[in-house]
Amino acid sequence: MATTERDGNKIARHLRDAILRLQYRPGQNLDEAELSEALGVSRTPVREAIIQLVADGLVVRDGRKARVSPLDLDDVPKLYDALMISSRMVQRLAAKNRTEDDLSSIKKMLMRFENVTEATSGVERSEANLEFHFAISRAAGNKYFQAFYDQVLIDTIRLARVCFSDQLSPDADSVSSLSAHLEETVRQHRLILAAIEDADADTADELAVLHHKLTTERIKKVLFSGVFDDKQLQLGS
Amino acid sequence: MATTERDGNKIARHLRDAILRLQYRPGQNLDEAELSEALGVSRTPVREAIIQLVADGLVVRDGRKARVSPLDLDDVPKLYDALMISSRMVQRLAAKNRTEDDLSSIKKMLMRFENVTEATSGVERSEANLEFHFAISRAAGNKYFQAFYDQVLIDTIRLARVCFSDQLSPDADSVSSLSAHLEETVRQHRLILAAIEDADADTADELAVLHHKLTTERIKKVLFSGVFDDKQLQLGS
DNA sequence: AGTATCCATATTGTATACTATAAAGCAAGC
DNA sequence: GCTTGCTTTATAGTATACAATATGGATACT
Repeated sequence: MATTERDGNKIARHLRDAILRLQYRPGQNLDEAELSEALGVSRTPVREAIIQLVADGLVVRDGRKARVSPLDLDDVPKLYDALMISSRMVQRLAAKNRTEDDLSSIKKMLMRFENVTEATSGVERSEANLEFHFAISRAAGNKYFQAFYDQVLIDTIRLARVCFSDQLSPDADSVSSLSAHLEETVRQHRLILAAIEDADADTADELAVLHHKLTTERIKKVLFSGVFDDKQLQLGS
Repeated sequence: MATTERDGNKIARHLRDAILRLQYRPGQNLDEAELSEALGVSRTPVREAIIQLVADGLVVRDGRKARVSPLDLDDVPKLYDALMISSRMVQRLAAKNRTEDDLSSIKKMLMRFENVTEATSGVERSEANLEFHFAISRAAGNKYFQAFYDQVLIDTIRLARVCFSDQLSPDADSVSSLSAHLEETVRQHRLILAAIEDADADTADELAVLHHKLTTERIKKVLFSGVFDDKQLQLGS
């Protein structure tokens, strides 16, 4: 898991980041020799990094070859099912089990997210967002739920990035909708932190449902916002 | 995960099995050179296998060294929390999503378990039991829940084996209690299969709760069955 | 005598050379 | 002309040699 082993080795971390940032696109073939040359190391550490990433689910083996794991459209509903359950469980547990250290870690990540909200790239924003939720995941204090949730979070972010990177040049409309979205995200993050701080598991649970809804609605909006609206064209008559 | 990648490489599978069978005890140091000699290969594949197992959670890194991951007593309640949730979710999903292939796979594993119920070693029995639940896990058709559940199942089995291997020579009483336990296990397995076959998610869910109870009660019985009972000794008077 | 530092050694991490295997292309036969 | 099998080539898998680092023991100094 991304957070279980706070990197371990440099090269695996680099590859993981590159994959999460879509610098290596889903489905792309990973050539060991090529990577080792690009990163200035021999094939051995590259191989070992790839093995780790396979276990993390970011890379799949396809015969002998290794490819960045594709985001299968069939898996999207399954991902959101898993997000719903895992986020509810983790936020519930976090409310019950969080230590003072956990709280300060969550607060720190919340502030970091708020600070990068304006004027930074989408990648930085989603990275900070991810760290906020990772912090909550750790606070749950249960490695099984943590591994589950972290995996789901990672794929959620990857999916989101694929969706948003495909809207080539965001128009004024989507920019304004983005700022509304970010405002609501920040608001919910604060409520989640408060619930966890108050050890209010039921509220933390309910907020997970709301946050899930926010996430999925946002994705839906992007996926179904074609350039044609209903009125502009009349086909076939 | 154990089931995600139907082994991948021989050496990792061997190590995984050995760890699950407690041939390598939790906490034991894993020396690369020693293992490579024992298995008749060079260090490279051994290293790669170890990396996989670290990702699977069966091995932990401790500085540079690799050790079979210890079963921390603090984690036991967390494990059973995770088992409760994951088994309920997976059996629910399996009832909804199972294909005909899934059903026949589950049936096959159920029969295999029933066939090894008598007259075989505990290791074989728990292996067959594990495969039955893995089959259900696959039937759920959601890789996130599957990975979650598989991980929990693996640690459940490891924990059970540690507990049962520590009762040196089972007496007549625990043998008869074992056969009663196995009978109930078989009965519940049949009911679970039936619920999944009938696409009855609610029943599958309830049966998961019952099965969880059966598992934890069994462990409790072993852990708290000291050789002294209440009446035999009177201390301090 | 106890502690600290340094050196020796054991073990992991990395590089490279070599081997095996799978995929692609070409040729031959059907 | 298409299919099938063989050969070639590229790439993954393995072995081994080498480098770096951590650990334990011994010696010297306080």
